[in-house]
Amino acid sequence: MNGKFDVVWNAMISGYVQSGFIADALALFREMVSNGIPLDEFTYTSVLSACVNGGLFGLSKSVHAHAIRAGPNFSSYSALPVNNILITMYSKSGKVELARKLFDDMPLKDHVSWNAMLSGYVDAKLIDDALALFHGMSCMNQMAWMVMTSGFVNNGRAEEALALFNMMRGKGFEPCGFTYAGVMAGCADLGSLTAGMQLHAQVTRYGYESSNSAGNALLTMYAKCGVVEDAHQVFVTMCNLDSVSWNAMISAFGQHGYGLDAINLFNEMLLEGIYPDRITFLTILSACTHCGLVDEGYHYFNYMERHYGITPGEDHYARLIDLLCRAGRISEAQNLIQSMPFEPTSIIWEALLAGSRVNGDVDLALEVADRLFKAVPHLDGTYILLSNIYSSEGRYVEAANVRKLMRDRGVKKEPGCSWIEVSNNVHSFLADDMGHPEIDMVCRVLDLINAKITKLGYKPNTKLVLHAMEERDKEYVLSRHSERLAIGFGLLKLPVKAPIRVLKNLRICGDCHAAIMVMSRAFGREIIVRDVKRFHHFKDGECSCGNYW
DNA sequence: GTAGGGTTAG
Repeated sequence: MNGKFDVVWNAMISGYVQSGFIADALALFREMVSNGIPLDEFTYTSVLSACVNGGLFGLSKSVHAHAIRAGPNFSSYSALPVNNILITMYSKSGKVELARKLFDDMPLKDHVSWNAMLSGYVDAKLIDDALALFHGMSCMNQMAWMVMTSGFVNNGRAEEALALFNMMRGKGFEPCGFTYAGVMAGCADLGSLTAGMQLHAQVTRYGYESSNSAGNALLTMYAKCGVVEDAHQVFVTMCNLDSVSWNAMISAFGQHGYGLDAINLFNEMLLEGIYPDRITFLTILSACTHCGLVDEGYHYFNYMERHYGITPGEDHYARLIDLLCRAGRISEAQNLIQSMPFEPTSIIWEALLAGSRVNGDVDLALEVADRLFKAVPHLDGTYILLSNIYSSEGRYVEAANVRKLMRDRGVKKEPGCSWIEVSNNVHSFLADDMGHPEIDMVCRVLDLINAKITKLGYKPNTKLVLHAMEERDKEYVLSRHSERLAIGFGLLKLPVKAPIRVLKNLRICGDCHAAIMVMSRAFGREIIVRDVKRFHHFKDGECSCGNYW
């Protein structure tokens, strides 16, 4: 066996790994071993990479052991790539501290080592450790900035991602398409349309046509900031639509309540010869749910398996159950749960519980809540929903008991928070929150708004207030919900005809929904609310969800 | 010929 020969083996293995043929790569490695072909650092690096890519961490340990036992004596230089992949191996198998130990002990490190360690921290959600490492990096490159910015975004720290992105530009680093994708996802999280549009201008100069990631993220940013038309504009101008682009656009239509557009786009996707995946069906089922298209939902649910061999997962079932419940077809939903090929878990029960609320079915709600209390005792949503169901039936004592149970178990309700962007600043409000510097003015505006919408026929739905208190106090509580504060602020600050875009971390409350419909008529304003589930476009006294959400 | 990355759904 001469030297040239093992080069060919190595090339074959790395070719397999790069094409995703993990098993073939490993088979070839075994053949090399049994034929006595000399193994070098390239062999081990490729094979270890195959194990890590395939999630075969146990095997990667044996390969590593083999390298130590039977491999060549690595110099610190030739050990470098092997150690680099081992950093990734340790972090991907959840052992970041071992990765760090190896990293610290390495006699020689290069930019790959630093970036691998950085990604390790980011994947483990140890963002502060990642940041500390990042600031200590001696060999900073574009990839490190990208990992750090998207790390912030994926851990709910989008503001810091945007700040880091600006710092990156200030230091003269040119962002790649992936980096743009990451920060644009951050703008989408924040609902910061202004920042998103500035990035759009930058990425146009850069040419997002060449990067599907940037284009897809741009599209999603517009959709999540409430401007579905601009999202569609991006969609039609992109040169290479991939399945992510189609999924994103279908999802955008669905979230905004345009179920039929979503379905039409899905059909167009099929005509273009793009293969739908499980996410496509998830988005199309969501689109049906948001519009109450029960028959269509059923159809797609059956269609995905029959025509595309995609077995519906728990998430697909949960969507269909949600859809059936909202349409009042509770018993069908229960039958569907019975027929599932796996045991129902909490997401299935959550869908059924939400459905029993829509239909005011207290007995069912109790039964389902009981299962959820056992399965996920710390999920705040169960307590809130159950308490809501009792309150709306006027059973305040039982509602209070549920909340006591919640307190006793130390479960905290996520506080409602709404935010709005005004002249490039994001202003956030909590319910009944006096923290904002201009809150007095906002409250006076809300009183005026209330007087006006009451004249136009708005009646507060005090059933939606959880606490037992005087009727007038309940009305007051409703009028100070976070979404109302944000809208009041918007009416006060934004130009006269400008649409008001508000974001909320929870679902919009039924009373606020009714109030905002009247507001949109009273002030001739378009009001767009993104809640945790979907968008509501209020215009001329109506909402795009058609009171169905 | 080697090692490190992103976008959709929730």
